[in-house]
Amino acid sequence: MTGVQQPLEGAFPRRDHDHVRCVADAMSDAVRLCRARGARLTPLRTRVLEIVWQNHKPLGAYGILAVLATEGRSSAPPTVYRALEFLLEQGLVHRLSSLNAFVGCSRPGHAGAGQFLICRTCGNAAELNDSGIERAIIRGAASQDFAVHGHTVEISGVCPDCR
Amino acid sequence: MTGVQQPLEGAFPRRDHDHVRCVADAMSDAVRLCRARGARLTPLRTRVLEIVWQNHKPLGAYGILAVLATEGRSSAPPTVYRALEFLLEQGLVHRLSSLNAFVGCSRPGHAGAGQFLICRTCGNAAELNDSGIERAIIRGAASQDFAVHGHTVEISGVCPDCR
DNA sequence: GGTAAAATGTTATAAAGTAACGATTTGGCC
DNA sequence: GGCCAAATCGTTACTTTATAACATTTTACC
Repeated sequence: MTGVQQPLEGAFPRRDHDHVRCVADAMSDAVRLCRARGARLTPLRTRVLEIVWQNHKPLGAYGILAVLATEGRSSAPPTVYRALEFLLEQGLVHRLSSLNAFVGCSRPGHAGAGQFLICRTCGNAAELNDSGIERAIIRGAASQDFAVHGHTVEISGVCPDCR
Repeated sequence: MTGVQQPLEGAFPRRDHDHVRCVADAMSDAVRLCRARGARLTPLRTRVLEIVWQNHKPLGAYGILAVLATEGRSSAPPTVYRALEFLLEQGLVHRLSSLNAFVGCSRPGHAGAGQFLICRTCGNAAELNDSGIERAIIRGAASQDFAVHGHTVEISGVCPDCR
């Protein structure tokens, strides 16, 4: 019943996956989602989202800033943090608090949710949306009479490609 | 089988619990554990551990520093961070990365483990050692062929007293 | 095309964490 | 006791991460 979840969708990004397509899909999802919500995906926000998606390694705000700086955009920390705030609200990126860094969201629109697998060798991160983990958390919390609003689950280890 | 876990031990700290005893127990556990390991629980480290245990609200390194400052100890950030590093290694405190703060460990000696319930109303945090959650995480990771080394689980919500 | 709201630019600063090195204390050994 | 090496702690300076406050520009809408 809770055997294999997300047969492909949630899989750890392989070294040889089609990343161009990966980004393109994420961007078109973002456009569609923002259009549907009437949220304004401006050029700056679009660019920040692209930068976050450049690879699957969580990227710090100052790393994003450094990329923007090479592109002639005059920018300072608030520029990036504001764009990230928007993207977080829209569920287009996630913040990994164990790394102080950001990754693209593989299931756009679901702000705050998800669990993350972080490879300590290659640095890549993958999002898991495992209902078994969700349920275990809700259940564990309930056993303490605690009402769950949200959770941060960041799992460190070694990814398939790095084993 | 995975019904109620830690009937009392892991329970969220109640407003009316005997906190003096709570701290005293934690301190004597720490002394015992360090003695057994030959680890040096110095006066400074002892004091930092006490400060972290002053209540069940996660406390930032600079908060600890502020307390030390009122006590005449000349101190700077490294003083606190080094003491915390020792306490983390010994499994006497935990770091909550979603808060950049530290809490006492309710099961001394188990460094790195555990899940945390954090009340968004009163700010208290409780440690859970739920084998169901552990298993769900290992299983979810395994489904992606990912080898787990450690995890950060921080659950935000409302505690029993605050409901 | 004028206006209010949203987004972005800019400056300054807060908060969290670490590097490097010197001084002091501690535990073991003679 | 007295000496030495290692561990601990003090101190200064700095890096990284994040936000406050306010000016300017852009956008949507009438």
